[in-house]
Amino acid sequence: MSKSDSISMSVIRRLPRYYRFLCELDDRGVERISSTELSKIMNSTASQVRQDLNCFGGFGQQGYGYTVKGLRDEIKKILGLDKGYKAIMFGAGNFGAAILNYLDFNNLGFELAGCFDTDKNKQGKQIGGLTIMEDSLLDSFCAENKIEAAFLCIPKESVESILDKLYGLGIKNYWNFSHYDLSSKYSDVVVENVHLSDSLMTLCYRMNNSK
Amino acid sequence: MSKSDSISMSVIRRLPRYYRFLCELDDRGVERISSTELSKIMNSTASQVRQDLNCFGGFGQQGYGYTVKGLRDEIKKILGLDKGYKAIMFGAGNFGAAILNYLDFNNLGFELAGCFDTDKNKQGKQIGGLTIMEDSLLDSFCAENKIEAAFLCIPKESVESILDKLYGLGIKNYWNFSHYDLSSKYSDVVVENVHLSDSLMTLCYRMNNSK
DNA sequence: TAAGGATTGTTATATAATTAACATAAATGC
DNA sequence: GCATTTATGTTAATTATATAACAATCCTTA
Repeated sequence: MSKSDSISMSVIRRLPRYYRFLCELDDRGVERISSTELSKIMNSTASQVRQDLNCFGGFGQQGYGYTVKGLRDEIKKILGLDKGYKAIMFGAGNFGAAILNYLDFNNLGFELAGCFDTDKNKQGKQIGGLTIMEDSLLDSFCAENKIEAAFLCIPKESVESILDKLYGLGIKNYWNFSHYDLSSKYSDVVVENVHLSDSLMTLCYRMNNSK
Repeated sequence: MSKSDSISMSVIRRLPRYYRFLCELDDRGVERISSTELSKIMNSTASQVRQDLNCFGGFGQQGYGYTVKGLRDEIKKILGLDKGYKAIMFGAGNFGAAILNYLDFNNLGFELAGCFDTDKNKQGKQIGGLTIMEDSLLDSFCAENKIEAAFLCIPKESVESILDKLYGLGIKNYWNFSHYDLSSKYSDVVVENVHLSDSLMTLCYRMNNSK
């Protein structure tokens, strides 16, 4: 499917942005776009746009450019956004609940099938259309629903034990908001980390060193 | 203060992680560490650790390594975490409220001084020790409190008008959770973006292309 | 349908980032 | 207090990433 087997993370991390901008262009009724125009939106160069896209195939046409719809659909397929990977949320505190309400998982490649929390006070409550379940149901639920990914919105201290459980159930893909380093424990997992505090400290640095 | 004026973003983005791990080491009572040991924790190389640190100064000692406390404090200073930059949160929906409860801003370089929302139903309510204010108070509040940064947790559609207002009040540093590209409108702003959906799409790609 | 213009895909070049090498200096142990 | 070990700071080499150049190709239009 892909031209090469080793796409760099630099390229991969740009794909969602291409996708988002192409969706916007399509919404605005734009039908075709050149690498130069796209590079302006992306804040990069026409060269980079063409290099990026050509990692996956020749989606454009000389003398014309790219069709917005066509390119958007190709990138959607490359990202796998149509796969609807079944996922669970673990941790329904402030943060987990907010994310659950905030994001449209179905358009981001996932189907959020269930939500768990160890806190007895939260169990049974509803968030984002899901009932928070107690963790004793984890095994059966994951097996029955063929869960492939977990979103971890739990405090650092509880990550290790929960990871052990989830990994034992065969879940190897994680969206991780804690500061626990999942991949150091299990090397064959796919982990996408979101470290908000790192991001904020980076802002602090940049303020501290600007002008 | 720094050895060079142009530290690459690659280096800068690693600083918060160094800082976090050094804090942990100190908590565990570890007093000294070598670049090799630190590189294992950081999942990088000893070379990179030494290169990174030497962007800012020679903090180590040959034959000994680095003192954990000392290095931690140096990085804290480099990041500016002791500055307590005054900031406001704009948007107190699910997401803004969660972040407000979730993070300890004082240890991340900021002092969260106020919280605003255009939604009349939210105004007056308390979150994370702050009273949500109506946006008519924005001007006077920012001026009186010398606000230097804003955290934007608002939907994309409302970003532009709010950005105009905040920029007009002299605020040039933003932690941005929306998909609006702030820097394309005002080139002299410092923007740190957090795009959760991009992160999730990246996870999707990696699941789609692993093994 | 033929000529000119536009824009790609791809190869070559330049820049940036990471890793390796090593000389130097401090700590440790005998 | 001397030899050995350790581990830094720094320079060199390598690898990765981004940009530039350009020939090939397709669109446009007259």
